[in-house]
Amino acid sequence: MAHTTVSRALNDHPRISVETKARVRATAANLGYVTHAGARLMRKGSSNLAGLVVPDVQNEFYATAASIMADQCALRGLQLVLSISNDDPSREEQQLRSLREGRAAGVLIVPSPAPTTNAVSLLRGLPIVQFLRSNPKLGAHSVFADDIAGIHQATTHLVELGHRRIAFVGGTTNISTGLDGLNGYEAALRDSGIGRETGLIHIGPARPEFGYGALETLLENVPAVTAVVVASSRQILGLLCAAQTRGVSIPHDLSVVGYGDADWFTITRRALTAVELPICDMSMQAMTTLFNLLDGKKEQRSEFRYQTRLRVRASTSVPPARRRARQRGSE
Amino acid sequence: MAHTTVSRALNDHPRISVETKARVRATAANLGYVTHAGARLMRKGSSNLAGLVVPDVQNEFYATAASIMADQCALRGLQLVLSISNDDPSREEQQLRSLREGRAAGVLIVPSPAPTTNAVSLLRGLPIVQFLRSNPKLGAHSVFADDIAGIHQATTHLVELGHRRIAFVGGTTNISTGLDGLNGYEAALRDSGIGRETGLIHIGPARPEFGYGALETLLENVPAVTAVVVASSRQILGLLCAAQTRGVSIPHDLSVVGYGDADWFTITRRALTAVELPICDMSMQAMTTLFNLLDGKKEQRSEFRYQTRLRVRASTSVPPARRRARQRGSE
DNA sequence: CTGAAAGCGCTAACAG
DNA sequence: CTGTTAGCGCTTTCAG
Repeated sequence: MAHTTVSRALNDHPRISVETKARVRATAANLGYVTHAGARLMRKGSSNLAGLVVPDVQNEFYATAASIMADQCALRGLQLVLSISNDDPSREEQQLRSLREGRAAGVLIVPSPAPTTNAVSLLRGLPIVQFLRSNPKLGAHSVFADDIAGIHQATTHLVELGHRRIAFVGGTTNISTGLDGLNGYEAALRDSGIGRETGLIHIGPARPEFGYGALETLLENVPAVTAVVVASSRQILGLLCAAQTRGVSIPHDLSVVGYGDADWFTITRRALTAVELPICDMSMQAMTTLFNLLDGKKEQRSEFRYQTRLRVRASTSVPPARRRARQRGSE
Repeated sequence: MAHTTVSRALNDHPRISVETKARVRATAANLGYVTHAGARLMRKGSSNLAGLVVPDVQNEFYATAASIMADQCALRGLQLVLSISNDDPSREEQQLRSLREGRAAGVLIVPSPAPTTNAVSLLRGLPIVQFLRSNPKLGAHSVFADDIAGIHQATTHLVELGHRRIAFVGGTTNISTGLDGLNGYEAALRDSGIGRETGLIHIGPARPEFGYGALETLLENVPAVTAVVVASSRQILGLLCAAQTRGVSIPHDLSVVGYGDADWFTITRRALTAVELPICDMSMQAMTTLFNLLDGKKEQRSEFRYQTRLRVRASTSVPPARRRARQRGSE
């Protein structure tokens, strides 16, 4: 039997007899034969790989998205290759190169702060959807949340409770989400006629350690602070630890609003008031956009901006000063 | 210039002049040339891919491990391909097949409960390290925690506090960790001379929803229960939500011990008493074992079992009955 | 230091 | 329904 026949049998070619197929398959299984992806790729020119590049799988946000996306890919017969960039541009470039080398069909990416020029050109001509963060250099299609409005919402919530000295802890501003968050915060203060004050803004990497340090610095430099907006679920984890260590009672001494909705938000000491993102919808939309790109369908829209929703739980309340005033008032 | 020269230049072949290399590289970059991984693989016969197959990236345990492993691979010039099996044997088989098709250099796997026979044969002859769970059919090398001892520790801690009606919530017993956990729990009760009681054991998928339901059922069927050992960090999340919803106060009404150490364990309403696993060490060891296998070094040991450590925090205390007795005693 | 030629394993086009 | 042939893009001899 010619190797061609074998190939056809294995690929379920219509013009191969059922019994030949059966025989070939049995033998293949017996021999432990496995198709050579390299050879197939070389022949076909394109693969069924889709790449997903995220900064950090420990962030529940990306983990959830990855989970959903992997399921969707599986449904479509694509193999999702998950890469962790650590927000390191050179690693990101490396991952993208390797995706291109493997002739990936398309890429979903949460871009790092400053993609290398190589990374940019690597992406050229490839179906690509940016997720959560977006960088115009990388391509037109993106799915993200309205972070400006989201953080604005969070900040305004605190203002309405009576807070005037509201701190902001968030990601670096060379990432779109970081910048948008900061802008949303500043806009909200401006809209409420609250003047700027130094020492209230802490910008750094989306890691628990940074959140921890941020609260410590804050308490030291601006002890009068009564509330804080934390734009990253990783940072808030550290910040809450710090609060616990320092004996800062939430929301009694300090109101806290989070961003995103890690599933542990509800079972913290005081369930966290947070701005929720429709992560499920967003992930699905990202996949739909990518699939449409793969199918060559013209997307009418190239940007999908999702609105967030403030979920008030137990980590926010009126500030201490006002609370005292109220108590006096009620006496 | 011949394509051979180009290839050599790109691969930094020693017998190519420096200037030719420079020229070739410049042109390649200009043209946006990317090596064809398929062709290279076909020629070389082996790739620099390493596979990591985990059930669920939303589990912080696997997420942390994946993070560490990806870093280690990057250091060694390997590309880690992360696959999510969802504990679904057919998906697992699919992932393994695709890894073999890509001629992956080796595989790290948290095996599903019941790997298919195909999956087993797919793995034959491939350097493979089992992580956390282990199944003798899949291979000899494994890195895991002493789950029996770990859960034994957790259970004994509760017994020592005076609990007698201790429930167990854990993963299914067709997975080694699930079975070991249950065994550890039962052994601890036996060792303490505590008789078995029906309705205390809840076995199911490692998902928050299962933990949520487990507590509800438990409270309904065995209202006298005073403590619970939860063997999965995903399940405990749901269980804590249920406790909150049902107004069960921890540890006043119910003592809870967790397993693993998700980083949010310390900031729950009452910081969780939990059995910690040396996940960092374990991940590193798994990589070392895999690398040794890749280097053809004979491993002296093929199983690495790590000891756990009970970290007592605030979610456990003496049971209500005893507490009343003490209070009476001190009056 | 550079070039020519062969072949990795597969699939698609073209015969039979 | 099955076989023959060619060529995908690369690396590796072997010759210059």
